[in-house]
Amino acid sequence: MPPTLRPAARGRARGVLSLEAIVDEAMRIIDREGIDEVSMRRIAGEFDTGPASLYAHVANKDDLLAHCLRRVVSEVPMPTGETWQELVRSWAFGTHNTFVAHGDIVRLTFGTIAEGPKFVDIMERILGALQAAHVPPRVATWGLDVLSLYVAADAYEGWIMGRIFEDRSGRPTAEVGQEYFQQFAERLAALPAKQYPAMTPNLTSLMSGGGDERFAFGVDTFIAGMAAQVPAEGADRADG
Amino acid sequence: MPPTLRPAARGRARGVLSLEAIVDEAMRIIDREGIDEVSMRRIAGEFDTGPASLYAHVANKDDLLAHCLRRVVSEVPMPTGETWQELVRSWAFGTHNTFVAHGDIVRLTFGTIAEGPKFVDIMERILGALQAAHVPPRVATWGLDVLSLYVAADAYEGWIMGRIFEDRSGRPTAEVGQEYFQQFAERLAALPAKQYPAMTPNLTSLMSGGGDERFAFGVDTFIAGMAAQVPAEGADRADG
DNA sequence: CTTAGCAACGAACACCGTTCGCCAGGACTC
DNA sequence: GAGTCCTGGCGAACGGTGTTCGTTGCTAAG
Repeated sequence: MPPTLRPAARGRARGVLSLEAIVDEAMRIIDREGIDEVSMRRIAGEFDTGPASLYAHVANKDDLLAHCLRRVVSEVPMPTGETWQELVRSWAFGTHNTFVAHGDIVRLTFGTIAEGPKFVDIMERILGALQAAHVPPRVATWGLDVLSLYVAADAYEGWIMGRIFEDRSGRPTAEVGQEYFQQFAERLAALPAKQYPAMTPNLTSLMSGGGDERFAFGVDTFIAGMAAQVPAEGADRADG
Repeated sequence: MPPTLRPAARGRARGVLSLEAIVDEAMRIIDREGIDEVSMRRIAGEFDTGPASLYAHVANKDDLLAHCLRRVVSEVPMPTGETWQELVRSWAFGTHNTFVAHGDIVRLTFGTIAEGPKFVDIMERILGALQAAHVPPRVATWGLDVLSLYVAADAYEGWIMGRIFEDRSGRPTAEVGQEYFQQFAERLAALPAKQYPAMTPNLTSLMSGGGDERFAFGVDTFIAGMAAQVPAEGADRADG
């Protein structure tokens, strides 16, 4: 039997093929390089086989990525806090942190309705607090929907920015980022101050702050906007 | 000369090759089918030639798409309104409408810092109004940044949703969308009301409203949050 | 012992973005 | 007028992609 090697000894240098192992490998690539670097051939290569072998465990690439997304979503921690504001804030940060830790997988959340038992539990917890604080149901549900969209957008943008910065060979990411923005600042500073009286004095604040600070600002501002739509205490119902 | 056809008569059935014509064709595909359907071969095919011909006018595919994005960004209208709130709202809607009209090109805005003379003019207009209304510079600049991220995220999500719905063969998009969400509503309604006392009564508002309504809610809520950070009139400076 | 089912997988299909090298024609120089 | 350079056009090819087909070999059930 010269052509066929001993079957049991062939391949699988790095473990046996299974759905979990495939998702593991895909997550490893996503975490370090992003979704676009995931290919069926590359994953299969890690198991010393061809891409066709994966299709016994996964319907197609989208299905594989959906499995990855489900795993990440299940990692989002239960938020903590006393007030509904703290709870919503904690949830936004927890979700943000979870996605930021997993490359650009967050981009798969666009157009996806979150599910899973753990997610439902988290929603129950937050909606309960909002309801108890007399936040109108529409403000509560739509507010969480909007906020989740913002969280995803910021996490995605952050990943793209980070990739641009680290491409500039070596150097600390924050430093390269600062330099990157400086280019835009200079181009804006070159504008005639007479023609742009409002723009130029705002340049410093326009460029100030890191990504995390700006994200916190967005979350807090939106929560403040929700709070502004809560009817004044004791004024909503005359009888009670 | 049997193999070589008359050079002048060959090809170009649909116009002569130029940067503008290539971008036109790419935009046509993006508007109707989305970025992923744009390929160098397909565009070249519309001009009865091969993909290599495009590289005389465009550095690569990313460059081509960047040209498309620039064109769309330049279509964003100057916002109108009396108060800064109206102005910001008008800008958010104008930007949203513009991107929604051009497929999923909005996804290219993530990680991109907007530029162009027209964009700077718009920023000048809005920042001027915010400054005149004593909105703190940080709230003004970061607020617009956050809002633009939300606008992009909502436009992108809307495109993905629309594509899912229209895939369901014929039928009006809105109807299919309602049915799509109904599936989730039913799954949530099946939860034990005892274990999820906050979730179940919120189901109707969770599922209510169309995309435009929810987008308007998000914008208005965020503007309210910005307004909450404006110091009370006459209280910011004792001397003045 | 036979047979059914299934994971494994080599080969191929139809694409993709990009590069190479050649060609034709216009413009400019001598 | 002849020669040279430049540039847009473009056929062919390279190395990649996701997916499918048809076959193999193993294992468990009958």
